[in-house]
Amino acid sequence: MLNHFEKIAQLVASLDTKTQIFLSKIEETKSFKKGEILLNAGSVCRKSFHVRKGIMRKYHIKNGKEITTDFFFEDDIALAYTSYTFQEPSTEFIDCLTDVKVSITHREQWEAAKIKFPKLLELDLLLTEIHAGALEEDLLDLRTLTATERYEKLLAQAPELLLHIKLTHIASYLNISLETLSRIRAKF
Amino acid sequence: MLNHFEKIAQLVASLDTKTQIFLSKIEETKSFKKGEILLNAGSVCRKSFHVRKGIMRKYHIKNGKEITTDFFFEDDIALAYTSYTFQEPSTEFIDCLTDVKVSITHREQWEAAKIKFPKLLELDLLLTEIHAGALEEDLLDLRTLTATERYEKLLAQAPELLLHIKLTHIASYLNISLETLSRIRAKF
DNA sequence: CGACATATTGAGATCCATCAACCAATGTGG
DNA sequence: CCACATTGGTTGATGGATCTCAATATGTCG
Repeated sequence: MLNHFEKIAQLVASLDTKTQIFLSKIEETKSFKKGEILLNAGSVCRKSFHVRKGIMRKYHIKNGKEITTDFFFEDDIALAYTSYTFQEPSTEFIDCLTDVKVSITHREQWEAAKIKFPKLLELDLLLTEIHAGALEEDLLDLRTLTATERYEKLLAQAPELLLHIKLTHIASYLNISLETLSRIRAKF
Repeated sequence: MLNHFEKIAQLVASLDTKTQIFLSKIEETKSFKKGEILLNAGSVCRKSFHVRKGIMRKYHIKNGKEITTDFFFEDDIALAYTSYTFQEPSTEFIDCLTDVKVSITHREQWEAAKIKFPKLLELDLLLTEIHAGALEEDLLDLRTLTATERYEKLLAQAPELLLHIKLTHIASYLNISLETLSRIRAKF
């Protein structure tokens, strides 16, 4: 059984040269400074950001408080899923936690590419399936695990994340207050 | 802007007759009694159940306790998403809350149909996108709403659900204990 | 009418958020 | 290069939302 990463790699590898060239032509590489906001709540997410270097973050603001919903590292694709897919105003922000370099592809062009190269439709489906699978897991975790267990799971599955991201963001990602997270960590 | 239901309807309507006939040929209609389990945790979900009549439910069992993750009414398609998509052993059960009539399509045949009729690939993508969108919303609700607010939202968005499903299941769906839900309802 | 499933109500315990004070590290302007 | 502001994290005290356990009530159906 292939894991998800391998499945994507396999599908990407199976794209013919024409497709790959086309894709590289419609993307544009840009750099941003730490702290810059690449998507604001209220505006429609019309681009995907393929992270080449650095770390980005996606978050809501609810009652003046930030709720981090995702981190994006090298090779991840950052976008506000619902807004991008249904072209609705985003309820989320995307910003840079470090200086970043990203390859930007406009949704229109990606949609056009999908029609021209049907293999990309399969890729799109696969990526969406994996996204949905991850969401289901997150949802179950939130329903069944305690704050401590959620932290332990993150620690086990993505220890590198804890090295690069400040506790404030990790706490909000885990749906725990900063103080509680600090106490959880204190007891190792 | 079309809502999700309209988008699906539109896409389905755009399928040509051949495709529709093919689809109807690979599905098989069956009836089940209230209480029957159509998918057990541990087995791989190889079929989708298009509900024609009745109500079905999807749930986990965690520490001996049921956690309801979805209800399926007329016209809904019931399946254990992750298991179905990645053909892994399911962590979820699907059972019948009433006597039901369902149209069953085997995943293999659906996959074959997608290859034969590329329009179905688009339909599959659309359904997956909508599923992912719903999961993102659920996740945010769970993170930001109180028990009372989650109940109120359900009441506003799916009042009919409350008429047909017992509180025990609704409580577990909302991630609230039965007792707390009962108290929430007591204060109208 | 019993008998079993389902829902309500009460009392206490628990997890975790909030508020506030404090600390450590880093940066900055004079 | 010092004084102090800023940022990020820790620690303590308290309270609230919600769970758990247990008793009681209200079905519902053979």
